[in-house]
Amino acid sequence: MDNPTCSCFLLHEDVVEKVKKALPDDNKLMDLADLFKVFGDSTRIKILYLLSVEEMCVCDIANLIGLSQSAISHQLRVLKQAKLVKYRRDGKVVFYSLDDDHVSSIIKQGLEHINE
Amino acid sequence: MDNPTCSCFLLHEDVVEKVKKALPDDNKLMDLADLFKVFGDSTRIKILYLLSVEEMCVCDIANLIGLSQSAISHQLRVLKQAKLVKYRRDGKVVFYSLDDDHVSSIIKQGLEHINE
DNA sequence: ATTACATATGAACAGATGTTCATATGTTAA
DNA sequence: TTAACATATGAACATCTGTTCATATGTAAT
Repeated sequence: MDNPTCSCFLLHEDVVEKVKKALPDDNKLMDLADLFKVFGDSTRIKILYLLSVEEMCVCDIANLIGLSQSAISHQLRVLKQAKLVKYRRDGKVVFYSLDDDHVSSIIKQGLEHINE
Repeated sequence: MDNPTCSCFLLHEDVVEKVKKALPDDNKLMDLADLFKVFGDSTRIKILYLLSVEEMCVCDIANLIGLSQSAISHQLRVLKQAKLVKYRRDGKVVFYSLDDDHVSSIIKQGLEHINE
């Protein structure tokens, strides 16, 4: 057997070969999963949705969502690292906004799937 | 203060009111997060990508990805529950395929974001 | 400088998640 | 019916994740 972790035999070698060729390399798929992981939390999805309407500061986001400033800040950090949001500072206040057109578009596709 | 979990004050009430109106209700956003949660795992993303090329049986998927038959079966269950894949039985073998056009389209959008 | 406030960050803890292992179910062939 | 095999499922376990709490940083005003 090829793989010790797999308890079954290869059934359709031709299909597997064909699909294997069409598959992006592992790292790319890991990155892709990591991207969607960021979308896969209700707090972050809310933040992204809010920001698709208008830029907002941390404080207002926290109030609107009903979580602590700290929790929101932590999540904004995740969103920032994923390059989904950007920010600008205005005095003491930091305003966040979407960094990418894909964000709205991905959310939209997701909603279409939900609404079926 | 409105919310005991928020340690900061409302800064821009007008913006918050506007955004609050534009926001879908909580349940919908939860569902949306749950949907993306399904995409947010490398094993499941791989499975979805495989199936976007061609329908495959559990055994071949397990061999191709290099995980146990059990692990793949568990994940296919998750994908099934999210209505992202469907299956047909042919004798002992069960073939899975994508259930929805949105799947490929969401993955495509994600990849575009990655490739920037 | 000191105070006030908006935001960021580290540690810790509880709950969620993915894999494995063992085993059950379903189908075919002998 | 029995054996063989493809798939499904439940329990257990280790890891990952999101929130809170406490505190640090950054900025403006007094």
